[in-house]
Amino acid sequence: MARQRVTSHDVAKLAGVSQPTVSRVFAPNSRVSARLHDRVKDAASRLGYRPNTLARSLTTGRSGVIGIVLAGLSNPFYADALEKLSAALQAQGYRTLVFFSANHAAEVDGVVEDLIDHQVDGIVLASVSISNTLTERLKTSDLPFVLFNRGQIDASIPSITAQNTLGGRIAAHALAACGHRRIAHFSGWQQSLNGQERQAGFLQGLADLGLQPHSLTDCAYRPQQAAEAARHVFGPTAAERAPDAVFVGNDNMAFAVLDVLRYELGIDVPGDVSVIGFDDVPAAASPAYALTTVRQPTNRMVAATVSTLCAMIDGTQPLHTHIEIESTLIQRGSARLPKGWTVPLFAPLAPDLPSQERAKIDA
Amino acid sequence: MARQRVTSHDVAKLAGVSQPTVSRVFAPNSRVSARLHDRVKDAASRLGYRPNTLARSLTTGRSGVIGIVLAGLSNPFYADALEKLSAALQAQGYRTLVFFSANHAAEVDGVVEDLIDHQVDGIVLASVSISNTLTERLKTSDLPFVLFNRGQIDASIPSITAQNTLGGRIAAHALAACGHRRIAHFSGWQQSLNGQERQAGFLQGLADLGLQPHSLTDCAYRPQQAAEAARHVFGPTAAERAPDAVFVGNDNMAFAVLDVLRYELGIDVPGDVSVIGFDDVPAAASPAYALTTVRQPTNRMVAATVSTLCAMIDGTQPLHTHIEIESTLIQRGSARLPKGWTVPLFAPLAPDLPSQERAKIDA
DNA sequence: CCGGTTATTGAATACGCATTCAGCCTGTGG
DNA sequence: CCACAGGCTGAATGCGTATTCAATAACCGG
Repeated sequence: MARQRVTSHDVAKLAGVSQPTVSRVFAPNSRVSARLHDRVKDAASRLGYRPNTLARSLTTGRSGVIGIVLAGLSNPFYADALEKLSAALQAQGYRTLVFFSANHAAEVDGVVEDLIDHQVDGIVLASVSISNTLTERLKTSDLPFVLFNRGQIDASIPSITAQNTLGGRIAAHALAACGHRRIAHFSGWQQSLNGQERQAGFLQGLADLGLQPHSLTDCAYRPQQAAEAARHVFGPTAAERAPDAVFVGNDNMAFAVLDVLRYELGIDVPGDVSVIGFDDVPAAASPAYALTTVRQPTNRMVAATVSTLCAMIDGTQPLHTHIEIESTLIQRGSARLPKGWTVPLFAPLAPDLPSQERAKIDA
Repeated sequence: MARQRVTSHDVAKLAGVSQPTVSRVFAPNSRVSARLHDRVKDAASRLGYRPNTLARSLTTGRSGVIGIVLAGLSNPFYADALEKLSAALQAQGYRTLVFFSANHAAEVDGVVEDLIDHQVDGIVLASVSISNTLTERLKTSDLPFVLFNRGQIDASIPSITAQNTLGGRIAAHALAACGHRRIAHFSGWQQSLNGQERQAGFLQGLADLGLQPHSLTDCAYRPQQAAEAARHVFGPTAAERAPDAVFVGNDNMAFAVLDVLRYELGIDVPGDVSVIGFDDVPAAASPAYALTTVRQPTNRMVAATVSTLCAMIDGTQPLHTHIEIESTLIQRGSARLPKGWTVPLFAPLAPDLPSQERAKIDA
């Protein structure tokens, strides 16, 4: 391998200077006389020299790369988020090392260890399981990291999410405003705080209006499970007792539900049944789905994630450990909302459930 | 930064051995007595030692990371491909540094330089512009790289694609078999070989049957442009002269076309018009689209990419420089194919157009 | 024209690990 | 009991760059 043969020494020799001088020419905040600067630059370009990032990282202790770990890209929300995260980090001068990891705590732990071995300057954990031991390790290793779209009970862990609880509450009010009274919830993974909060908000919203949920089904963010739930709850055997509306834990599952409702069961949406999702993925805007949904503002979540992470890397303690970005309802065609209906102003929610309550849910 | 303080020296001191012994314990093919091995392992785990990948890479010259550069993830085909590529590379012991780069040659060049600076062991270029200078640089730098889903005239550059030409030809035959005679093509980017080949195959297929295309529109793989083309070609002003079928350069654009046809123009698909796409993205299987399309087998393309790249890294010259993975037609509901219709056996195509022809197209 | 700053520059060293090489120990056959 | 082969181990060194630190050169006002 004759690759990358030319080093700062070679350039130094050709330019008739010392190696540190070459190093300084390529470092941002170093003063070198204009004469030597030019000579070095000239020699460097003649030799095709480029600094070896690895060697630089070894001495500086900063690698300039951020690790991103996510469960997968089958949910377009994460494809979008990854692209935007990567772009935002690139704009800050960081490169991104991307790992995919199944939602098992053990595997995530291994991946994070691997990331640490690579001396990443920071980590973004996007919606994956995170074990307590890992949390501890991360906290004590003082390696900057932030949870993206993944809440955490421990308030000292920086995380960026949408207003999940509020979003669930909005969905409940919206479906009730359609005139529905038998409202089901195909929830996100109930082992994740996101899923818990959306469901809790949904129940809260129903309770605001003195309603009970028709049913709650944990679909674990898996479209297949959501489709199955739809067949079960709306299928012929359910008939009389079927709900007339459903709030689905995310858009990706909602698409599967719509497919089953419309094309397997012949149910008219929104004529017979209203459906509301969560995320506002690009496909939700397609007239083929026209999904009414609660938007997670990806851009703002990404911006908050990057700025939080950068602040941590720079040693600045982030002002807020947990940031919730505003959730809003996007009205489209899958829920028969009255013309001109708007989300009511809610009395502010208690910022947190009692901690024992939380601990119970978490366990 | 107290992070990653513990080095092999620390472990060596605690275990009462030399630093090289520690290094050997963590190297795969080194002989160390069982006694010292255990003592070192014990000391390492007590200190929480993990080898510094950067330092290791610096001495060995191999970083164990592969760079992947792609244009974006808005086309689910690439989201899927990225996830699978990353998984396959991870299985081979590689990590993935992911870059997004606009389809401008200059930006791609910069990104690749950046990748080289990071001492990546190989590069996967996924469907992005690649300048001639970059090609030369890559070839002379003897850094292993392969083009994924991106053909190249220069046969000495390893690339993995689907059978684009054949796929286009199949699409033409299929639409003709539906009884259509006024068949349009909303093509992929005609500056890319993929787009050129699909179109060339399409024209070839029509020519097989003595047909002429209704029209050819370069939509550059952008759904918005495809939607615009659909409005233009099928819109009210076109009326009489509108086509009765269209082959779209990829699924992502085909979805946009279907949306316009069905929901803007009220055209029945496949009743009035048949549509065939290319890729077989997951959403194509959704009944909301039920898109008949030419499948690019992502799994096989990924496998071929990874094995080619690994062979190059190991110094083995890959057997084939250009690999074309089989394309097949997936029949669904967007084209009214006769029951039981199957793709005819074609006389084998000339493997390549005459080189002048190619050069002309490329220019 | 000189003492004292300040701006540049080069020599030396460190970063953390892998590898070459020489020395050691053990074991074996003669 | 000796010579020798072979397996382990440690001292030394290198990977390519950044960062002290001391030395030199340039520069300023007095």
